[in-house]
Amino acid sequence: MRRDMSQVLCDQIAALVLQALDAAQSAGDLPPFPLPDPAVERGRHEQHGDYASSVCLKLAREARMNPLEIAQRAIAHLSPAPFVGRAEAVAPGYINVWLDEDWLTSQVERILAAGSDFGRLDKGGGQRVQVEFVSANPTGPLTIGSTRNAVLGDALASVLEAAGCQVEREYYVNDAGSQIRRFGESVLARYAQALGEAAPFPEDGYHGSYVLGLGRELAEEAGRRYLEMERVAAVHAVAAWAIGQILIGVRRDLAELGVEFDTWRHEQSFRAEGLLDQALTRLRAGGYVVEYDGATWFRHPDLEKDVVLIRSPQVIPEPAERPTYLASDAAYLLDKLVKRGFDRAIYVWGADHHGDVPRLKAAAQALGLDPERAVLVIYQMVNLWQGGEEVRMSKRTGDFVTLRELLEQVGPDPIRFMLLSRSADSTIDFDLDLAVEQSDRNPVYYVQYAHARIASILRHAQEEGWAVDAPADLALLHHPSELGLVRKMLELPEVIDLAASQLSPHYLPFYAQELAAVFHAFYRDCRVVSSEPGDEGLTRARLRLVRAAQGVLARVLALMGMSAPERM
RNA sequence: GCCCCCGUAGCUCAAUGGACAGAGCGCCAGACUUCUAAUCUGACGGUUGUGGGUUCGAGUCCCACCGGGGGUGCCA
Repeated sequence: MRRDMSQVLCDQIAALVLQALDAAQSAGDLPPFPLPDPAVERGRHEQHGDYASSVCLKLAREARMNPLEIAQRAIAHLSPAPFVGRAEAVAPGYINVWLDEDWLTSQVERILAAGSDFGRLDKGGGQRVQVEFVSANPTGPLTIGSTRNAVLGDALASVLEAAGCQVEREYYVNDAGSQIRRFGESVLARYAQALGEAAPFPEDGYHGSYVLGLGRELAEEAGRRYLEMERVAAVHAVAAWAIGQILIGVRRDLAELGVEFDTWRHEQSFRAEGLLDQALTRLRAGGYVVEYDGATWFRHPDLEKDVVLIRSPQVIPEPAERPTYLASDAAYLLDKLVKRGFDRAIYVWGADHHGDVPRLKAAAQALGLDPERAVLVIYQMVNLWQGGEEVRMSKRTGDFVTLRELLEQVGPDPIRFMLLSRSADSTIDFDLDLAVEQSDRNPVYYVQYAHARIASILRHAQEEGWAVDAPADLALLHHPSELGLVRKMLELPEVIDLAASQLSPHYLPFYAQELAAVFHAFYRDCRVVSSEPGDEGLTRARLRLVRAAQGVLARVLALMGMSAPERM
C-alpha cells in the first residue's frame, strides 16, 4: 500500500517552529524552557497566513518575555523549507506562515501521483482496530437510528484506515437471550395464524407488520411442521430461521447504503467457544462477583451499584437466557482484546446506551484489560420530520421508519451526507422533505456537482483534442483561485488526521463542501480549455489541476461512502 | 433526585483554550452568445441560554441556575 510520506503539512510547520525555538535557545536568544506543544493551526483569515502558531503566547510567562519578542527571536532562527514562502511574527505574538506558491503548484503532480491514496497517513502505525457498529438486534428491520450508527461507524472506519490503522468492521449479532425468544414466539404465532390456527400473540411481542410477513413466509415454506413440534423447540427453530431472514434484509439494506462488514460475530458463537465462562471465571477470580437474591452480580468500586450478570431463575427460568448484556459484553471484550488481539475496540453506541459505558469500562478493568483499549463513540438520537411535523416512532408497536423506506424515498447518498454532517454529540432532526429535494437547499448535490462538472470539463477537453494526462508546466498556475484550490486540496491529510484522532468523521462533509466551493470559484475565474492561441501551456496546467481536484473530491466522497457521479 | 448530550445569525449547524465567532439555507440586489446556473458575486443578519470563576486569552475549562433530549439494578 502506497503511503503519503510527506504526512501532514501542519505537523511539518510545527516541527519547524519547535526547531526554531530550540535554535534560539541554543544561541542564547531565548531563556531555557521545555519545548511546549507548538499549537499550529490553519490561519482563519488570509492576513493570518496559511498556518499560525500561538506557541509564543503560551511561553510568555515561563520565558518572562513579551510574546511578540519571543516570536521575533524564534523566527530569526527558522530554517528554510521548500514549502515555506514567508513567516512573520505578529502582535500579540503569533507566528504566521505562508506557503510558497511555486511549491504549492508543484504539489498538483504529487496529488495526481498519489491517486486514491492521497491523504493516506502513517499515523496509525498499523495498529489493529476493530470498529463494531450497527449491531442492532436481529428482531426487525433497521431504523433511522441504526442508520446513523451505520453511517458514522463506516466513515469512522474509513478514516482510521486512511490514517494508517488496520481496521476491521464488525457487526455484533445479538442472537441469544429473552428478546430472541420473544421474537421467535411472535413469529410462531403469526405463522400459526397464517395456517388458520388461533394462536395467542405473546405479551410484549413484536407487533410490526414485518412479523406478519415472516409468519406467512414461513407457513408457505415449512407447512405445518412447526405446529407439530414441541413448543420450546419450535420457538427456538423459528427464531433461528427468522433471525436469518432479518439478517438477509439487514445485510442487503446496508449494502445498498454502501456499508459492508468484514465480520458478523454471533453472540451464540462466542458463547459456544466458552468465552462467557472464561469471562465469569476471570471476574470471580478478581473478586468482582457476588451472589444474592438468587442472581449473580458484578461489583466494582467504580460503580455505584451492583449489576446483574446472571439473572435469577425466579425471573427467567431458562438457563440459556439468564446471562445479561453485561455478561456477554465481558465475554466479547475477551474475544476482541485477548482472543483476537485487537489493539483497540471501538464501539459505536446510541445515546440511549450511554449509561452502560461505565459498566463496560469497569468490566474491562476487572478482566485485567486496559479500559482505554475499549473506546466508546456515543451519538445522539435522530428525530424524523415530515411535512413540518415530527414523525413519532415506536419500535414496540412496529410503527417506525426503516432504512429500507429511506433508501427507497431518499437514496443512499443524501442519507449518508445528512447523517454524517453533524457531530455525534448533536441530535439530528432528519427532514425527509429536504432529503428528497434535489435542489440547492440540499448540500449533498453541491459536492457531487463539482465532481460532475470536472468530468464534463475533461470530456469537453478530449473532444477538443486535448490529452488530459499530458505533462504540464504547473508553474504557469498563479491565479488566486488556482492557488486556493491547491491549498484546499492539501488540507485533506489534515482533515483525515483530525477526524481519525478525534473519532469525528463529521469533518469530512464540511471539508467536502469547502473543497467544492473553492473549485466552483475557480471555475468562475479560470477557463480551463482555452482556444486562444498562446494559452496551450496554461490549458495543460489547468487540466492537471482539475484532474487532481477531481481525484481529491472522489477521495473525500469515497471516505464518506458516497458516489462520485460523472454527470448530473 | 442523580448521570450523560445539547443550547451559537430568522432556520439547520461548524469552530484541536488563541487574532474581527464561521458555513449553508431563507430574505434582498446582481451575473449565463464561452468547458454543466444543481453555479457564482454582493448585502443583511450575533450580549455564543443566564450569573459567577479560572486564564495573558473562554463559544470551548470549572461552579450554580434555566430550557430541550437521553438514561437511571434482573429490558435490550
